[in-house]
Amino acid sequence: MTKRAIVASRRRVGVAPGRRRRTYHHGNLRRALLDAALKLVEAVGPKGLTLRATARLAGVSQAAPYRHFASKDALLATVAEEGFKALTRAMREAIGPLAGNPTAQLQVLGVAYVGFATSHSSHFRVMFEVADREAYPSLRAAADGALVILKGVISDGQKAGLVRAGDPADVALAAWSVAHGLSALLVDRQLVELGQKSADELARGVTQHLLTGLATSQSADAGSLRLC
Amino acid sequence: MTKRAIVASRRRVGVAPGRRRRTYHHGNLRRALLDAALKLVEAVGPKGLTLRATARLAGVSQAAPYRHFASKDALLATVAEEGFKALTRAMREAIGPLAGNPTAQLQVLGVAYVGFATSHSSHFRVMFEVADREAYPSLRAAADGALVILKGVISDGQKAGLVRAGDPADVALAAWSVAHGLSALLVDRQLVELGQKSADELARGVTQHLLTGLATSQSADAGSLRLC
DNA sequence: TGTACATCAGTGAACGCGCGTTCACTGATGTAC
DNA sequence: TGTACATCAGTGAACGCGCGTTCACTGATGTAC
Repeated sequence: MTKRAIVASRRRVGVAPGRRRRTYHHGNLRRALLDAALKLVEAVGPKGLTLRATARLAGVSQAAPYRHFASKDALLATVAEEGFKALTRAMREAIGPLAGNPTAQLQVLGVAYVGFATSHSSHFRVMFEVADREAYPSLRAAADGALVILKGVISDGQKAGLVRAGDPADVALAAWSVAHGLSALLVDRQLVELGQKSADELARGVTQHLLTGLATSQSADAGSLRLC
Repeated sequence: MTKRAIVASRRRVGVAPGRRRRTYHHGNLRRALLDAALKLVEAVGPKGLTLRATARLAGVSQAAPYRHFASKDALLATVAEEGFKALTRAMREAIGPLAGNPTAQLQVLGVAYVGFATSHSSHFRVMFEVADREAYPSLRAAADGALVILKGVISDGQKAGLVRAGDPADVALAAWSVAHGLSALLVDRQLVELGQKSADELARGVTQHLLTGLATSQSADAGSLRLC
């Protein structure tokens, strides 16, 4: 292939028209691929995502991603890991202002979880669809981060006598189930008939019901109801 | 191709060895394809399922399924529909013996839901992954069936003063979220660390927490705790 | 400051593969007479 | 009861396609001297 032909072909393939790269190197292709993957999941779902389409959307050749990710699975695992880190951050930020009030913290955690799921639905869907989490230790660690926060708040609540006693893991499972269930139903669009309410309102209502169940009689009338 | 060659080739392709069909016609290929699809989902997940593999597992040629299903999606929609019908049946059977006791009914509904999800995980996964439910009206109807039962029990509970007042749909959403969340977490194997408990135990514990939240003070001490 | 050169981050082409679906066909079945 | 024939439910081959991944390559970058 002549030099002329190569240049012409590059022009043909191009990047997004009008945004042709000025340099041969991309600059931050790793980041661009992750973003492209998220956009694709949004458009066609996790099972419709292909590595070739991701490269295409990022404006590079189909082989380019292999400079940054060992395989398609590795790309997805990275997306999932970033998702868990963002979720953990969101949860941490939600409970920050409420230090010392575990009951309120528990509710905002639920709301934060559902909020993350609906506003980052591509992340959320990938997070729970990575085939083999054990193959990616840093993903595994990131996923644990969120659970650690939840368990901490619950055990704080128990120490303060505001949350039912019992294995924190059991109580955490109940809390996690509500938040995860509502999130999954919303993200999978199973709830079209409840359309008029915002995800936030739904989350507040649903977690409220659970919280009342988790509260001790001491806190039931005071703490848990304050937020609504 | 000569007749001899055709016969030889058919013998080569065969059905499962030793189980070669006696007749040219299968008998109940539709059923066999649905069962094969479930087995495949069990083995490789919904996104790994292919129509060709389904046909292979059922022992017929790759074109045969088209005598019974218009497309791969139609096959999956039928699997999902059967799943929703089985779930509805399980829910109906669970609440039957407890007629007149809506609080207990609410709990067994949650346990039945989680039980269905874990013991029919292939069905469950397909049920919530069919791309366009609206394209299959009978699937849509089957999916509504389960929700109708749940709403009925809730409104019974409200009439009897045993469940918090409010839009039954809101309360149903809370109940559905817990059951669905726990189911999704179990089916996606997010709960390896809680391994020693059975799905049943988990379901009872988790729904119990929610129920206490949904109960009125009238029922809180009596009805809802009786089952555990 | 200039330059040789190692390394990095892309490229286009190719590999082999399995997929969903369609087609013309044929063996099996059941029904009207 | 026997038979002609329409219909049903399979078959094997083929179509076109896009996929994940590998390869030898080359332009760009940065660093040692």
